[in-house]
Order: sequence, then C-alpha cells, then structure tokens
Amino acid sequence: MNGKERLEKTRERVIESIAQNIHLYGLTPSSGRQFGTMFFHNEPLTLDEMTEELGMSKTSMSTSVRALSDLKLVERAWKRGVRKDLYQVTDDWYQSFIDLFSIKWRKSVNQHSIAVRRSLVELEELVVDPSISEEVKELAHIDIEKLQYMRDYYEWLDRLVDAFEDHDIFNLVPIKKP
Amino acid sequence: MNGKERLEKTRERVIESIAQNIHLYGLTPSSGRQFGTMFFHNEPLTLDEMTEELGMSKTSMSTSVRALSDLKLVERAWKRGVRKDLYQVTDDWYQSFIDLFSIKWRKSVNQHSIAVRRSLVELEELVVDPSISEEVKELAHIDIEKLQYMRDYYEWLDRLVDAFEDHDIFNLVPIKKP
DNA sequence: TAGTTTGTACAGTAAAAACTGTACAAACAA
DNA sequence: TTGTTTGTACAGTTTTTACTGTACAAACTA
Repeated sequence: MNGKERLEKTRERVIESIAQNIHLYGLTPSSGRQFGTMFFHNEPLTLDEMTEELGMSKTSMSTSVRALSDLKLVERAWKRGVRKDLYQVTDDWYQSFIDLFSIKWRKSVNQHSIAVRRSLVELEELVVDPSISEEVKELAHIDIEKLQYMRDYYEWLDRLVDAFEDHDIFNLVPIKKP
Repeated sequence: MNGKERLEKTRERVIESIAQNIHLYGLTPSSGRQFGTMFFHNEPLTLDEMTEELGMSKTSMSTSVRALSDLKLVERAWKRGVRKDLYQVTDDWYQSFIDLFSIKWRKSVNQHSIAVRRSLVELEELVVDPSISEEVKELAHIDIEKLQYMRDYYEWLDRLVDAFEDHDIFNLVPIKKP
C-alpha cells in the first residue's frame, strides 16, 4: 500500500464513523459521508464536485447539503471567479453542537410546551365546570399534576438550551486549550 | 362534548405532541404514542393492554416497548397476582434526558474516538516513514491537525456526558422546586 | 436580446424501515 | 407429566424514506 492509499484509508475510516453516528443529528449516513468528505477536502466544494466525489446524483447532493446547512454543520463559502455555490464544513464544532439544541431541541420544546399549556388550560376549566361529574374531575386533577410536571421539565430544557447558547456550558465543562 | 371526551382530547393533544417530537430520542412516532398512552394510564400496562389501546399488533408493542426500555423511558413494574409483564413510564424525566446521553451519545463518542485515534496513529507512522513522499506527508500533517481537533471535541463531549451523569448540570441549570 | 449555466421542484423508482401474523420456546399451572 | 399462557424471532407485507432523472426557473454571459 502506497502513501496516498494509506492516507485515504485513514480518511475513509473516520468518514464512515461520522456516517454511522450522525443519526444523533437526525441525518442520514449519506449526509454524514458528504460532511466527512467536505471535512477532509481542503477547499470548499461545489455540488458538482460532491457528485463526482460521492458518486451520487446532483439532486441528492443539493437536498442533503441543505439538511447540513439547516443544522449549520456546513456553510456557504465564496471564492472569487467561481460562479457555482461553494460549501465548506463549519469550523467550530462546539458551536455546531450548541446549534443542534438551538435549532432542533428548542423547536420541539416550544411545540410541546404549547400543547401542554393548552391542555392545562382546558383541564383547569374542566375542574371548575359544574356540569362535570366528580369522577371525571378526579381524573382531571391527576392529569393536571402530570402536565405541570411536564411543563416544568420543558421549562428546564428551555433553560438548558439557554445555557448552551450563552456558552455558560463552557464554564461547567471547559474546552481545553491546545 | 361531555367531560370524559374533553379529558380525552387534552390527552390526545399531548400524546400527539410527544409522538411528533420523540424523534430526538431516535424513536418512531408510534413509540411516542405508546409512551404517551402509558404516561396517562394511571396503572402499569401489559403488552395485551397496549395492543388494545393502540390498535397495533402485539409484536409491534413488544419491539417498541423494548426500544423505550433501552432508553430507560419506561421500566418494568410488578404487581402481585399478575403474571404478564407490566410496564410503566419512568417518573424522573430529568434522569431520562441524562440517560439519552449516557446511552446513545456516549456510545457514539466512544466509537468515533476509537476511529479517530486509530487513524491518528496510522498518520503519525506515515509522517515518519522514509518511503513516503513529502507531498503526501504534507497532506498527512493537515489531516493530523484536523483529527486532533476532532479528538479534543469528542473528549469534551465525553466530559459533558460525565457532567450530566454526575448531575453537575443541575448546578448550572437548577431544577426549580415546586 | 438569446444562449448558457446552475440549483432545485417534482414525479417516479429503489431501498429501508415499520408493522403484521405465524410459529415457537420459556415459564407457569394442574 | 401435559396443557396453557406469554413474549419474541422470523418471514412476509406495507409504508415510508432516500435517491434518481427530467424539466425548468433564475442568474449569469455575450
């Protein structure tokens, strides 16, 4: 095995490892391979170059580079004289981790909080409604407690995402300087 | 709409919200619905009861309750006189959040760290190998720097999971007492 | 202006994942 | 022991997701 091949092998191992773990970001192995390829490529890449490198259709490259961009794992790059869109891997991975929570978790927390609060309001109305039987009211009281627990938990998650965004997390778990 | 129906509606809203957000845990909406159903059910449930409640096959209930158990979102329960397996939702959701990292993220971090370290070793060998061209060595040096960055990042993630497991995260983001 | 190039929408296809029903091993009952 | 009950492995099916190729709008070029 020559030097070039040995180098390539070390890259392939890491790229495949990224591909197999990127499901934590809700992305497919293909997107992971694309990300890994861009990571080791020392210049920004065009969609056509990705098509070439990965042997997949340009349409696929377009959709999955968008998925990577949405999570801010890759970003647009500019290079004078190049008309095609260029993409490169975001260089701050700690920030990318935080972005995952800012984008995906925050959205879920918000959606879920709304549902919980809406149901809580309806249950509070129900327990003071004179037309409702005691039996149902008792069940409603149990549900209210459960929903209050959920609401508090999601409020905690919200504060956790704040702590990530504000970089307070780095006080608790410091980044070691090289 | 009578009381029972109004109560049911508030539950359904929350269950559907769980179903739509549980992908963050790498689970399917069906598993989320199962989890939600168990959450509002005030007694532990058997597989047959879940089949009944959710209108799905017992096989599906078995596999998805296992997925929920693997992430410690549900746990076995015991009730004297009942021979069937009983399951209930884990009551500490903060701990469930931590378990997600202990189980899924820790595993990914380990796998990935191994791949990165292995490749780093091979690249270090490569750059001191006299039979390798200078051109390739230069590329190898660039890759070594990239892999060192990855290694440091994954080491940070590992410490982050530690901070979750040790509950240090609650110092940074406290749980508000009721 | 017309002629290219580039990225993506959309419809169709291929691949993967979720789900079902059968069949059976393990645990329990009599 | 034999007869039930219970959970799950496995094969087959359905549904969903990923991927491709075509077709076209927008942006650029001359």
